[in-house]
Amino acid sequence: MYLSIFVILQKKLENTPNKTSMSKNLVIVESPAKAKTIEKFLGSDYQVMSSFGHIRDLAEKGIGIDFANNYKPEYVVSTDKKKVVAELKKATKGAEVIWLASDEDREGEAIAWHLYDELKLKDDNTKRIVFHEITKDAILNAIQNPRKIDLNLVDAQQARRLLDRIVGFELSPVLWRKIKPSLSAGRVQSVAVRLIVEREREVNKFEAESAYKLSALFNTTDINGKALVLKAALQQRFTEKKDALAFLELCKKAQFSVADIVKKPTKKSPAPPFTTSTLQQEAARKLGFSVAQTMIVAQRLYEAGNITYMRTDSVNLSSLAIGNSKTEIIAMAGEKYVHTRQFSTNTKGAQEAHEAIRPTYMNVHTIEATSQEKKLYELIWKRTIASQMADAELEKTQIFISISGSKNQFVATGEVIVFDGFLKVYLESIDDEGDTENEGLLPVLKKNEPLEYSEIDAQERFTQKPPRYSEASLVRRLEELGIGRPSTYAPTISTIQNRKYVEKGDRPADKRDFNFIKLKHDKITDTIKSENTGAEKSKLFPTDIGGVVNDFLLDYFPDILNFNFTADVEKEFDNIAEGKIEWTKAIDKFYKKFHPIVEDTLKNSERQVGERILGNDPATGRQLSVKIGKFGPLAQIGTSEEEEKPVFASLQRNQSIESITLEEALELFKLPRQIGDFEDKVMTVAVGRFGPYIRHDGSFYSLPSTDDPMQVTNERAIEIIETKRELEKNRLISSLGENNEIQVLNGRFGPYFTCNKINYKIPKTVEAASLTFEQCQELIAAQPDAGVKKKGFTRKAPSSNKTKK
DNA sequence: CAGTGAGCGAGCTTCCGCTTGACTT
Repeated sequence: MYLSIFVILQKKLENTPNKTSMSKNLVIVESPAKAKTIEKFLGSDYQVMSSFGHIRDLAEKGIGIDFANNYKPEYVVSTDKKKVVAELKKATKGAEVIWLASDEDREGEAIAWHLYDELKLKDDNTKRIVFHEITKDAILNAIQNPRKIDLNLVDAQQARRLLDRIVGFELSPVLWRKIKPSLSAGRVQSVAVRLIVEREREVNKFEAESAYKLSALFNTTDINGKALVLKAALQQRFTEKKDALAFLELCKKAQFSVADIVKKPTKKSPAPPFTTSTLQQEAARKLGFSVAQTMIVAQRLYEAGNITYMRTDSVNLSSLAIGNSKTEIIAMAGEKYVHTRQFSTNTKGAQEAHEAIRPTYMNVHTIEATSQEKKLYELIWKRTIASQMADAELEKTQIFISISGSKNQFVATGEVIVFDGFLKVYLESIDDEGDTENEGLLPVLKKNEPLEYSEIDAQERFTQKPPRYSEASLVRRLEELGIGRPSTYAPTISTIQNRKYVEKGDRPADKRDFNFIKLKHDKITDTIKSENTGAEKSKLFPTDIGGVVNDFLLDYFPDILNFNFTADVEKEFDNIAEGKIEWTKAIDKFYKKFHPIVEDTLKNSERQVGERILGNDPATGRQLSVKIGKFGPLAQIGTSEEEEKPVFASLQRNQSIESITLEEALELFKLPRQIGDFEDKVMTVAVGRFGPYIRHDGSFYSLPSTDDPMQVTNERAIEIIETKRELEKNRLISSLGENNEIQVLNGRFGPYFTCNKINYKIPKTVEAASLTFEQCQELIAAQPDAGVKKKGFTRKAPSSNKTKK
């Protein structure tokens, strides 16, 4: 028996303190991991518990606001917080002093106030404290300097909360009525969708322009007399081919010489330590993580005590962290590599309740964990260390090469690192790297030295279309606009995908021809080459629904969709926080303007289907149009007004009502298509809900994505049918148990077994064919989670208890 | 799994921002 059962040791983050006697002091923080750390600093007189974030929120049923009663909010303890609140309440009974230690920002202040209110705390023994770093000094210092709850700041949070509720819960029903049920709109998500829709249209509208780029290779020698090729580019580009040709003609007879050599020292400085958003971007670029994946891995690192809190907008490091970084850098590279810095945040609306994301202990360079955790940890370690290291010093050299008979010059550029500084450890990646060239060392040359070309070419280059957003670059853009918070970037991206406004996907490269003209040995050759260009991987594309919802909202609610809306209301929230205006007045001002537009839109706007008329069907002369139907985008020949019923066809997955052409739409009506007989039964190709398929004798056979349903031949269809039959035949490996209750099968991801309709994994170390009934039983016992749907990084699922069957 | 393209129509859907789990047949 080689089976070993892995027991997953789950980290217990529960709230019940392991003390028998009540402590005199009760400290409440937001996060259980934080509570654990702080408890160690404070000694036995203090019991530290966690609120697990907000404990109450506006009622979920209805809008949760009493409009008739000066916007009185109806707060309800969230179902998943009932237990936490009960435990906290019990703990407050025995405590002499209650310390509310939630974060020092708008949301944290509100958490403190909700606790105060819900736990019915008393003014005389409740103290509000804050600290920015989890160190003994910072915490003891906080205890020495308690204050009262800042009610103005709480009011600013209430205004934020109600505004979001009003916008979300009044706009969404408009969409249900005018477009489709279950859709949603909100201050953050709708702007995110807008960014993606507008970028897609820019891409579709984009027309590449070309110009001729000239580059030359010159024969030179290095210091030791060894042959070395010098690569240089012409400063000017030619838009016309004839000009490029004329220039090469001129080069044939020209004399080249070194006109000037310019050396310039330059510097590179390290990037600041990670915030949530920059961590998401770098993990995507360097490790290929999705935004949600980064957050899940970071959460585990945080819970294990490896890193500081992972939801932060601050680039600030504690003095302790800076000091420890310095020690590490000296040990690793020496004193001259140290350059400590305190970075400051310039992000709009940043609240800086935490430190930057950094390793808890700078002397831990790497950790033993899963490979993902290890990689992310090392990334964080390097970025933090590098941020406290010296600038890199570079020397940039440009060699200008004159051409007799022309005012133009070739320029060779080289860059050498004089002192590597922080580059020893870390270099930030950039998105969408263009053509980088002429790096590295240049030969030693003298001014006026003649040069001889070995070849010169003129290559047609095209301007690049704007890049589509990736998850991470969308987060960066939202952060720039001050929209959303570190805790919501990942959920927002999930929401707009769950609503089917946006899809993550790939696009293959297009093949493009370009002119390539070469001058060598005084001979000019003119050829056409081709390149692959514009491939996209894991980018965000708007769906038709996304486009229609966006256009509708933009039409009727331009203020909400405005990129500055959040920034503007934030100013208002700041005024509330400073006590300059009452929060209900601010909400009233907004509501009085907003609500009538909602009413008006409900009454006066048309139902939105995104209809586009493409032209007429040449066969019948009837109108051909595309629109969004109940089951997604469709093409339709004829209209419902005509006596003859319209004919419908669904659009393919990669087609969109915005860009489909008349010709492409006409193709759709050629399916279903009979392609011949097999075993005396007819074979039909069609496209269904799950993509293209072949139907034969009552069975369905999916078409691989490499096959075009319009092109599939009789022979190819038979091949597809036979491959599937073969697979089916080999699917069953063995049947186990007296009544065959367990079946070992070959699946898409390798062998697995199924029992009572639940599928179970088979460890890689076990030969599937030799599995016994008993072994399977053990595996079932070891996989209690099998069959349970894995939860992604999404917003709370619609409360399923209410609609219990 | 793979047709559909409509309104006798119940009752439902939805926001953003804090934080981590998960009652048992």
